[in-house]
Amino acid sequence: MVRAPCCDEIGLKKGPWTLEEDQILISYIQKYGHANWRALPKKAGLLRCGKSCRLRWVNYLRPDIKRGNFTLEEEETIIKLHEMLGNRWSAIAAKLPGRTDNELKNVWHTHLKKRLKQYQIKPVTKQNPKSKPKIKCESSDNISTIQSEPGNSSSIPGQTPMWPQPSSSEVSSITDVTTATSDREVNNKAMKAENMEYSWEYFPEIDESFWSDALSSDNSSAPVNFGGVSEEFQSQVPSSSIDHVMEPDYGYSQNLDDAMEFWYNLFIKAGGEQELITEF
DNA sequence: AATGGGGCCAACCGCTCCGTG
DNA sequence: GCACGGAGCGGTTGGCCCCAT
Repeated sequence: MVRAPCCDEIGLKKGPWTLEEDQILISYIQKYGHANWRALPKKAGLLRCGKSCRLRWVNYLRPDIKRGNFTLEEEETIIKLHEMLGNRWSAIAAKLPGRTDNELKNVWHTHLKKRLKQYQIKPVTKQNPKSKPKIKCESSDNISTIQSEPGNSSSIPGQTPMWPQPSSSEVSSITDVTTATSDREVNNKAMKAENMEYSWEYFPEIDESFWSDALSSDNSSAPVNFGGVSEEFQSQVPSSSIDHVMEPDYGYSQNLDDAMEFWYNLFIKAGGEQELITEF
């Protein structure tokens, strides 16, 4: 069976919504809800496809939409969540009440990506000149060089690994596509295998515990930890590996730029860099 | 005043996911 | 287990606006 056309249906309108259309959509949804987007435009008397109506409602007309510029805290939250979740904008939007996935996507592409790029290019200025040279991780060549060192089981030669490396059987069970029972599982396993190939030591999935919860603090007199990593995480990082990137207390800076630079460098150094850097 | 370039954002497109029969 | 269709998601784009020249 051929899928029914959506916006290609003859007579359906495309492009910007008029005030009148908005009002029709709002009043219809207020009365009857939006259980069936496909049927909605016909019932409401709109010459739009259901998809277009849904998009208009979700991204613009919903009463709980927050308007106006993003606050610093919101931007930091977006960056933080993007580190954890990637381009899963709907999941990120779910953590930011009143903001839509579309809006987050836009602000990411127009502001935040550039800002992160700037931090990646910017040289580390707080480096201790007496410390070990900073590991370069800007290219996969450097990573493969480190990985290929015989007997090297740590992310930084001569240092204790931050996380235990999985056994070969564990790796195999995660990545062996021949054991997959569906296409989806094949894809998932292939993606995991690809990610492992890029990481120094199978960098574990980042969860909330990585980050400090100071972002949610409403004590304005206390030092604000913009995007700082949690103490739990910091305790896992050998102090020497922090020192030669930046002093640890920059994770608790009131200066947004310094704090961002701190955790971003730390995250890169810990092996979480590949996806971000190749994205730019 | 004209124009061209860049930023921004609403909306579209195409794909995947998921519920249902 | 499979096919189908609606909903949802992420990537992309068209067009408006602003600013510099």
